Amino acid sequence: MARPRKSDQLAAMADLVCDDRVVHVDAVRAARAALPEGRTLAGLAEVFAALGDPTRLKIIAALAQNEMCVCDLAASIATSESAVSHQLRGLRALGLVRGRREGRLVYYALDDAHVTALYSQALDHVGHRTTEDA
Amino acid sequence: MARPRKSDQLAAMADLVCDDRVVHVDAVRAARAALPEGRTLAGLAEVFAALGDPTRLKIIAALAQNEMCVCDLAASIATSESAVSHQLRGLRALGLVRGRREGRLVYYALDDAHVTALYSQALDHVGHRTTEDA
DNA sequence: GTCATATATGAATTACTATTCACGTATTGA
DNA sequence: TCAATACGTGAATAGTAATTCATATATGAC
Repeated sequence: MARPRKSDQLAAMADLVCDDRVVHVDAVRAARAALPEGRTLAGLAEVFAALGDPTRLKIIAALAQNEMCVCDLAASIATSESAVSHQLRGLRALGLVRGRREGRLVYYALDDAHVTALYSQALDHVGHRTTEDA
Repeated sequence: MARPRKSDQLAAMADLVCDDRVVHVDAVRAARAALPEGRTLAGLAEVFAALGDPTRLKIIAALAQNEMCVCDLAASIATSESAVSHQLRGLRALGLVRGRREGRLVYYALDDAHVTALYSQALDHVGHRTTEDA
């Protein structure tokens, strides 16, 4: 398991922890250099994961049209208000959505321009594929 | 539970199944009209979910630099080859990645330009936030 | 053919996550 | 103050999903 094969070439790289069975040293070095920092990567994954759920994606799609209160949002996407509220909490925590209270209603809106951009860009491309292979 | 409040105004809409407690009828109608079709929405969510996992995100980031064999990929992102192989299967199934065998090695590469675009766009924006509030 | 390497895969375990249900809080109006 | 409405939230359940371990397959060296 602690077999030193090409680790001599990698010895100079302090950040290359896993020297196990590397075939192309330069490719590995380049890949590791291109990996985003921990926090950045985690943030990226969180945003993508937030968009990676149908319910949340519907919420985003709905809010891309109008700001909406929770009960209308729930009706729009055919989901319980409780489930919507739970998801809104997550989206709020990520800064993707913001809520504004007006009397008894709380109006939610997208709070992040680049999420809209990501969404419409993805929609564009997936739209192509769906149209093509339908 | 079967309270008819504004359902008279909604009666004409065959696609509005959930007529439960709707406050803003027009907003709900617009939101529902903007919701992508089932397959499209599922496809969108799948792609986003694929990018929503740190391990897969690292794979994408690495492959955005070079095509790589599995063991180098595993070394690059400090994950077991088995785990990488499992994830590659999913990415392959989604058409995000393609593999090319050369002898004993299988070189993987990104197979979807728009995933690269999504990734770099998100990286761009998350990079901003990380730089700002560091 | 045998052996070693590189990758794939199945099963099991573990962890996470989305929804539901029940209840709590906040605001409005009588 | 009391009732009703809109939303938030904690606990529990159920479904999913990521990793590990063991093993299978495939290619090349000998």
